[in-house]
Amino acid sequence: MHAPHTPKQNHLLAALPAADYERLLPHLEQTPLELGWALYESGGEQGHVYFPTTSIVSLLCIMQDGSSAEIAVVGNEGLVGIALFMGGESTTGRAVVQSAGYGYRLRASVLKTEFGQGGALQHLLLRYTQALITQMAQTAVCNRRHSVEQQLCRWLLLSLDRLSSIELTMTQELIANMLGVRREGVTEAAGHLQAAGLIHYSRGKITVLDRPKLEARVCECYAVVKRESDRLLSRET
Amino acid sequence: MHAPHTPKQNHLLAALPAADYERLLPHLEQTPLELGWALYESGGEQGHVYFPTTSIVSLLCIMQDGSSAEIAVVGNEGLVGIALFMGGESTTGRAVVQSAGYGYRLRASVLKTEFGQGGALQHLLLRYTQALITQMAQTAVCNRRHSVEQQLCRWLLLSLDRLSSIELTMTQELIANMLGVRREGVTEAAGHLQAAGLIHYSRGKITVLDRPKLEARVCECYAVVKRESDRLLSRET
DNA sequence: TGCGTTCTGTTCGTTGGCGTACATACGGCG
DNA sequence: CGCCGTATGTACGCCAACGAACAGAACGCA
Repeated sequence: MHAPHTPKQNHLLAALPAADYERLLPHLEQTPLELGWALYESGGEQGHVYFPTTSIVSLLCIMQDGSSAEIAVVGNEGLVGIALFMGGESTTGRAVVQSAGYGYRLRASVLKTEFGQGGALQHLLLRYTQALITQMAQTAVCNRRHSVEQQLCRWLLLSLDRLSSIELTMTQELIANMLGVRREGVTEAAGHLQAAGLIHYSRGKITVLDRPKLEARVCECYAVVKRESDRLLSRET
Repeated sequence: MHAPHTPKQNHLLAALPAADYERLLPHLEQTPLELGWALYESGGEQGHVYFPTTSIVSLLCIMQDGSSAEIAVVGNEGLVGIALFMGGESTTGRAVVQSAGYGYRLRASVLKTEFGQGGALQHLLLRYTQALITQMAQTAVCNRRHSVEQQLCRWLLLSLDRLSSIELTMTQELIANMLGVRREGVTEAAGHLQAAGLIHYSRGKITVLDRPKLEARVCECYAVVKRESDRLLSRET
């Protein structure tokens, strides 16, 4: 993994008009995001927002008994910390780095000021937030309706879309935590996929061998999220 | 059920500074919201936003096979149609009247103009949106982790909070649709609650007899949603 | 009063995922 | 090379929820 060269590897930053981008640039601070780091803790104050470039961050919901489930996943298409500009300051839940890499961060005060101007940045962030909402909604139904195997497919594809690689570094144990299922359930589902030649994995490295077949096996949830995300974020401004 | 007398029965409208409220008032149009009405269809254009006063609206996610699950519930504390000001114009999913009553509606263009001014209305709507996000996130975990009975308790309490009554008009069949479970599952869970003296129901009328005990039985999800909702919407502006 | 519809209650076999427990296998490190 | 920790595989019983099918019960209307 090599450091990114430019904030523009983040789609949101790339979509900003030149003027807005220039204004932000001096405040963008490249940061490594290491596996397992919690960018936000439940209820904690958030000093920065993060724009991932080569990393993936999971938004988790933590229960009293310590169990958790992933609500949404954020990569180079988005940003972590929407609560800052939504006005809540903090969120219930936690943001954890799921795949190590880099990102840029921005001080809360800078973001809020810029957001308050109501220009392109505001529109962009609100559209992104709506895409995130769609993802959360679909996660909720998927949790209720679909098998572990289908959810695993969805999760793999969503993660893949956010990296430029076909390989993920992720143990079954961690995937199980994200999906909120047992590790054994993931082992079994992953076993099926490997037997069918869709993926290969060993000790925390998962390689996707046949993405089309994976897409054939996934539940509709993946397509819904992707379509809506494309729709909302492809437009200008 | 009697018609509401004022838009101020909706908490969002009530929280607006006088000046903003006055500006909106001429455009607020009282509407009856009848049971089963779909305020929005999946992907459809949305001409209005709705501020419920004495009604409850469910946001549903519909699957290809026709099955559905509730993502969130909106009553007099909120508004239906956030996609309008978030910039997406449409949402995946459907908004259905779950409990008949009244509300006020506002033309999309008026709302967008006012929202674009960046004043109190904008802040308020964004904070509400964040509360909604919390509700959706919690619904996702609840779907994964909790029993039908716990979810039923949550659903009853959320609905109750949005009405001034202790009685709901709602068949078990409809509740099952909302929760995305079997009707029999609801029958069984409701049977328990009735046997324990927490509720009474017959043919589509549910009366809550012992709310404290209901709160003792519900999963943490209810409290999380309520706390966050109070936190975000109690503040001024 | 009787009939049909809608709502609720019950049953039975099936199953996906859970919790537990333990077995293997890989890879790094001394 | 051999050891140890982490990752993965497998097996067992259990239970909540499912799907389907049907029985009763309450209400509404003629």
